Amino acid sequence: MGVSCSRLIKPVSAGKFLEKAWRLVVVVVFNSNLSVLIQSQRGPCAASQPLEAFFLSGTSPTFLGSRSVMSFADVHQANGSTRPFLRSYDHEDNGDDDLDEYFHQPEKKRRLTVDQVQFLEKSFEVENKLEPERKIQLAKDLGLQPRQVAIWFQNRRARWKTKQLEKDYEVLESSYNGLKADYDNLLKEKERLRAEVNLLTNELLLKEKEKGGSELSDKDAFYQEPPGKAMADSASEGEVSTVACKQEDISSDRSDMFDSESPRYAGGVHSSLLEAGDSSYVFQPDQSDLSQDEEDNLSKSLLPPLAFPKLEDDDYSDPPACFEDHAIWCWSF
DNA sequence: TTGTGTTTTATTGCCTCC
DNA sequence: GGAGGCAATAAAACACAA
Repeated sequence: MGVSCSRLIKPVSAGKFLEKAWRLVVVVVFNSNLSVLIQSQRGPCAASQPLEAFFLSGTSPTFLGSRSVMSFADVHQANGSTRPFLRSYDHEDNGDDDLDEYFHQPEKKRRLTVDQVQFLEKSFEVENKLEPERKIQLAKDLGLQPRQVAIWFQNRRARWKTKQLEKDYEVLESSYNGLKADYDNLLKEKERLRAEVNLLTNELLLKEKEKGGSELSDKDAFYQEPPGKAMADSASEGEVSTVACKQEDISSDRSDMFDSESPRYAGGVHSSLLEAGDSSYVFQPDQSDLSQDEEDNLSKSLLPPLAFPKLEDDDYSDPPACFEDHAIWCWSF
């Protein structure tokens, strides 16, 4: 077992010459009454392996082949032959320079047999890291180079990691889908409740109108009016204290105040706008109800600017800073 | 048979640890 | 500094449809 078979064997893809060379090899093998042995040594996975696998010695520095290869070597020795088969073939008995060149090509990679892979898989299940002693032992048991065992474990860890990532992704994806479904349901519920509030608000307003608009109290009137106009009117009439009181109410319940669908303002603000879900008009004075002079007066009055920024749904929780200023200003009266 | 995509084996270069 | 692990990659082996 002196000569490294990995140095002797040339890749099959080398061309037609290889085919010729391998035909020679096969002929010699058959002539050596080993054909039956070879057939018996071929594992299920070795059917597609080149015949070179059967000529590898156990001392190959780069690749030792499958277990069957080792068995073959053992049997070969048991048959009384102490010389590696290929060595006697190409280097001593055959002086073909082409063959010599052929067998000095780098080793081709070969797949492990099913048995080898199963053995490695079981070992991997026990422990996916490889201690040096274990590596040596596995290599011995499988008839492989320790480096091959190490490489197999390394690649196996990489595959395991990839699979694990895929599993983690699936878990996260299903979790995300569940959360998204919950979120969508909550959105629908929110819309349903909002529509219900609108409906109830309209019914309430209708009932109040039926009672008679003249019977509306100042307070009701205030809530029926856009706050800007209500405050402007009140201010112009010298009812500052009332405004301040209303403003106190406003500031104490500002989350409701900023809800465009709040029952308080649904009747005072353009209902069409509310229905359209546009909350930007909530605190804007109803310009259509003001003459040009009134508008001028309004702009020149002591009232702060009433052009509140447009509010989005997400803004309901916190009032804009200008509103805070406005509330403070009201209290300063 | 051949082209193509996937899997497996092996290499290389970098990094970490002792 | 050497050993070992890992990511990226090459390349052979394999599977399979056309």
